[in-house]
Amino acid sequence: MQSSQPRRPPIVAIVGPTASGKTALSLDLAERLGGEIVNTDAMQVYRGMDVGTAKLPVAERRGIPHHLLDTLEVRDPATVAEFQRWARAEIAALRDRGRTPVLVGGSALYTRAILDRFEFPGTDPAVRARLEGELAAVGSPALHRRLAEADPAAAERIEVENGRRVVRALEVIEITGRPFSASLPVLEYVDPATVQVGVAIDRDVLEERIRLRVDLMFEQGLVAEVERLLEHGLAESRTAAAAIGYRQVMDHLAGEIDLAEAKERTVIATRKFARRQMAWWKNDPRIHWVGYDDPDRLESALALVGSVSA
RNA sequence: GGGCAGGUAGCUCAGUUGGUACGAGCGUCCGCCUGAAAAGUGGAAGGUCGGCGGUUCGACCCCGCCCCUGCCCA
Repeated sequence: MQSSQPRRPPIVAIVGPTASGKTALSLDLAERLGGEIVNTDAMQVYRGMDVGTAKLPVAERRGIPHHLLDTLEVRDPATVAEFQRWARAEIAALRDRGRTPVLVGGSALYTRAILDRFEFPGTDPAVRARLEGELAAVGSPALHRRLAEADPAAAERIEVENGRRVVRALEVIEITGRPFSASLPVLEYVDPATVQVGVAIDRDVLEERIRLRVDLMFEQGLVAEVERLLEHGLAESRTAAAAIGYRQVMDHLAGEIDLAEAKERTVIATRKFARRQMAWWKNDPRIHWVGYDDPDRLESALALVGSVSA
């Protein structure tokens, strides 16, 4: 399948909840399109976080290059804005070489930030630190009241108890001198030659697969992986330490819960995560859904890609 | 066989000197989401208060019997 005309390849993104089978489809697509994989998962960027993030082992990558995996150490903080820059640069580089970027990952915000017209207003560590200190000292409602004066519209849309968002809104207002847009940007691709393929799966099937996957992770040594990462500062990290599975295992290693409980909580947390993911995709009418077990899903996806690149 | 403690939302547990269960956390369902996003956060639905009988104008709360669970004694 070689296209003779040197046209710029489209951008392909596979979305869908954890454990729905995105990975397999992405490999098939990359093979057929002459593409390479670009990770869009917020936790798979961490080196050493492998079994708990269901990172595809190198041996199973069919020789297809994978990008944006293992780019951070566990103690490094991760941010959407930074990831957006990396991913866009990677995508541009691939397309310049005539390779089709196939994005795969479960982080909805990351994917949107990459694909859509989506700009982050910047940040200031000092301001942020100060506001977070205030949040801890005064509480979210107090800061929210301040936000209501500075930016009524933002305060209107941000919940009083959501300290995280209140702080960020105040930070943006302070460093830019402008109001904080508390709502998501309109759905608009940066490049029209973009296709999103969603893997659809029934809720009950998904829950069963999640349970099996979590069981497998523990069998494959998730606990040992966490112990190893703790030596590299996992506990001190703000982002990596919050990863599902890792958090629960750390609680177990700290003696707070037994192993069975850690596993059960991991299953529950993963299930909730899947629901939150679906809430994002559901609101994006541009996604073309294919059934997780549809034998024609690859052909369907290829047809979709063909329709935008043609 | 006897004694003690307990049986209240799917789970763990609050609660009322008898007057319509104010329940809470977790889970579940629905939603929000611009630099922590596998994060953060809002809302909703769930209970004939173990069973039967009695006392009472009225019982989940009082009395009796029974069933179940845990602990102790024999």
